[in-house]
Amino acid sequence: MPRRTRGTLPDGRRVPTRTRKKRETYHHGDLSNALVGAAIDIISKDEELTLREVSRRVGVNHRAIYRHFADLTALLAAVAEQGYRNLLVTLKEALADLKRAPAEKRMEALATSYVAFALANPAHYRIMFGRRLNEDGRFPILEELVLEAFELIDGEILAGIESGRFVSRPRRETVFAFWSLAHGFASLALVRRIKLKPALVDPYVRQIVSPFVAGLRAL
Amino acid sequence: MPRRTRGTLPDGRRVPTRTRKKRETYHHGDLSNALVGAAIDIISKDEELTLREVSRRVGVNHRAIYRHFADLTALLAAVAEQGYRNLLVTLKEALADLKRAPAEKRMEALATSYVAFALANPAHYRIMFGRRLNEDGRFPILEELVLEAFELIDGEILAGIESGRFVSRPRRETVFAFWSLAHGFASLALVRRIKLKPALVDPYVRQIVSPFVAGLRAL
DNA sequence: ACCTGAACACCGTTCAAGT
DNA sequence: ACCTGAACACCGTTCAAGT
Repeated sequence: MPRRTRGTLPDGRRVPTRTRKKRETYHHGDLSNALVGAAIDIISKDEELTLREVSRRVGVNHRAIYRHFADLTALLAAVAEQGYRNLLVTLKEALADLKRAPAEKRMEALATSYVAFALANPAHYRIMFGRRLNEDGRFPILEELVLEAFELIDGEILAGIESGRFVSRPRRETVFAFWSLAHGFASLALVRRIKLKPALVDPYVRQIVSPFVAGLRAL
Repeated sequence: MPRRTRGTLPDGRRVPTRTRKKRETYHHGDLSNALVGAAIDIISKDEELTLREVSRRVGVNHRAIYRHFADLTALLAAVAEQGYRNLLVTLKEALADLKRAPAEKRMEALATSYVAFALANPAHYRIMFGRRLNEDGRFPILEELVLEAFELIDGEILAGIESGRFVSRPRRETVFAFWSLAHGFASLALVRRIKLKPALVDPYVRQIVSPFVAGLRAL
């Protein structure tokens, strides 16, 4: 059997989808976003993220990616960037649901929503925190977004101190302690060092966070 | 210039090391350990760990590895196993230096030595905690060693409760909280989300752990 | 029994063209 | 300007032999 001409069905008709997709991409000039979207789609299905697979999904030659991303790391950085934005939205929503709640409750909500995000987006979370993508300083946006998350946590701790619920402590260390706790729990759960029944994640996280929050109150 | 025959120096003499190494391996039948050792050597220099590079270092054909390890994951599991053993030794030594110290000090020592181990062996630590190597249950030894570490921490917390220094709490959750804190801090430091001056790591870790330990004391 | 060589199906990336 | 095809230097893994 002779090899089919590219883009042709066995009966001779043209393959429609690929070509149309490609056209669209050219048209709205949104190949960059399409590539990031395809990449996130791939990892959300826990499939292997490669440049070649991304290009296949979008329907372009794998070399076309280099027009928009210098290399694989640059694409991963764009994926991570989107992940940080999503995480920030998640955390802010969790806090918005708890207006006027005491500082302890708000810290708990930060922790539970943080862990829930990681468990709901395991591959995405791993790209965000697994490797150092900004090693050579090419993606300062990543640092900025991480800083924004840092400041979100810091703001809650400061509010707790100002309201008299938390004892004053070195803030930087306290933020990192909280973050270490949430990140450590999330990543241990992701590699199944901690085994969790999905329905019981939130109470478990609250139990985990409680000695820490108790420590913020204590002398 | 014609390509040299394999194993021959420019002046025609035979290359000694490779061949000798190979012979030795055959002799004491220790290829398996030699491979793991070479793998650890590679990652300790932060070079890329591949089956082919490991085989090159040991001086065998890359196919020879499959005689001892089913696949790359099996070799990584052996590397991780050695890592867990080293970590356990480190933690036990830290505790041995603190006989009769109060529970708070011993918890602090566990945390500082844990983080120090991760920072001193970054690539090794990443293999131990980065991916789920035992996904298909082929390497139960990994679970056993992790359990041993769990029980080490658990023993300290129990001792703290029995000595009256810590308030009684659900132990499993408390162990995982402590572990999350240490692991989270270590891995955030490894990806440089937390930036540390090497000399100040221990005091920093103690600051991080202190609200948690305070919480173990508090009601 | 143990090791090897050639081959396969993938990668990311580079070079040199095509339109 | 933007996309492509062929090629390169790597992988891990499989197959079929070699001693």
